[in-house]
Amino acid sequence: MPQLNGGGGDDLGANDEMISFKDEGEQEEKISENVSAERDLDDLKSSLVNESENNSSSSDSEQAERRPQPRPVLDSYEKTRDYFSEAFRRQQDGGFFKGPHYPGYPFFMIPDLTNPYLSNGALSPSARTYLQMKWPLLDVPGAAGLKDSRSPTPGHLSNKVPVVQHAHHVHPLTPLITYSNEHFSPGTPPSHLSPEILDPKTGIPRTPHPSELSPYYPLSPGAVGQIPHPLGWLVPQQGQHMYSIPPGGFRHPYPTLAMNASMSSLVSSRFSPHMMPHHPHGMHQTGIPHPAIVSPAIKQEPNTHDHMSPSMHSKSPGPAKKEEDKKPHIKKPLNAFMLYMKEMRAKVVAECTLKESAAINQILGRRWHSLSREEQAKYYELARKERQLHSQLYPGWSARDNYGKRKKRKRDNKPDSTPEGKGAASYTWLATNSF
DNA sequence: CTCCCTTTGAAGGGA
DNA sequence: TCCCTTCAAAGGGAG
Repeated sequence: MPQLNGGGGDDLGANDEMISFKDEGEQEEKISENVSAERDLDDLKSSLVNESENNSSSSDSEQAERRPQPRPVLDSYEKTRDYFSEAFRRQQDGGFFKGPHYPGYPFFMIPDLTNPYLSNGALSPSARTYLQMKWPLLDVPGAAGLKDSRSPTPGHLSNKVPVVQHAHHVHPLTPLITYSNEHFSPGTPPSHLSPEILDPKTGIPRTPHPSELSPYYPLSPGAVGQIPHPLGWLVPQQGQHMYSIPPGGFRHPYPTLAMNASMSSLVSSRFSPHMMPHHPHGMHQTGIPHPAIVSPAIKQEPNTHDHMSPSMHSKSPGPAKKEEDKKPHIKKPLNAFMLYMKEMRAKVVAECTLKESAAINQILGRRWHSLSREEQAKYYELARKERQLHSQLYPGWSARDNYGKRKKRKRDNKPDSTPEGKGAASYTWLATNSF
């Protein structure tokens, strides 16, 4: 990842990400120059898929801010800072995501009709393959000519199915609420921008189910407990924790920390029951574990193989194994995209009627790229704070600690990879055979 | 039951 | 410094 310390400092700690983001946009522009006629059809079709994915929308001004032109980094950072400061201010006012104060924070998006980046509808080849398999009626064209995962599209797809968004409101799902204390206040998307969700199977627009409504709405803490929470390690809804919580109860794994104000704010909203006297869910008051901690006994990671380090995986019973059992598994902090996925997954699932995470993640990946800088910056900031908090909670922890604790995964996206891998063939066959 | 798939980003290690 | 690998989440699919 290109490093460009362009003066952003570590205010957001996302310089590099932003840079990479910009590069992608430039790449898009380049590719868009080679747009072929056949791609019109391709895009038209893929736009159908997008309609089901892109629930979205945004104001014209917001659209204008979308990635077409790399903007000064500082500019976006300042805007982002404004977001956070505003979010924090409103949070202090006692409001949780109060109103649509942030038109620039639409998590619902439609393809930008003028922007080569957003307009492309960009289905990655594998996504096309998979989506085509999943939704044959969409007739997702092949990825011919697509080198980039985001195929360019002429910015004239005004023939897209009109995206009509219902005015919707508070969604029970309020992801990232765990970060609400000082992070962002997403605001409510303009009411006229509610997407008319396209049934991915039939291609027929359908009225959004209540569960498909935007999760980015004000939500009082008391309401949190009533609904599932995608980011809800804080919300003890069945299995919905940012990190797994031992079912048998909660230990108090946190070392005593000296935290600055910002950290304590974050921690108070997430980790410290002592600082959270009003937890609405009757969470065990004696200790909420850091979500990154997973008891080995109930570790959700399949761990039956001997990929663990010798110290962590001993076949001979004994003190070593006991130690291992006692040693909590500290997970990696989530990165920006993971946070985004956690937040958006439920919505995408609802819209697409898909549940396969592989497919959902492909969609989310595309949406991630379609986010504006400001929108992504929020997640980068969250991730940065997450890492910061993580490092404070576990000073000695290293990502290396978790190496080998998970089944080794082959990571070859090589085009010549044989379609041996079960679903791999399904996901990538077309992509690998299209060029 | 276990692993794979898929996504992006962070981090570690080797060259 | 660059490149590669692993892991983080998620849940259906497949063996």
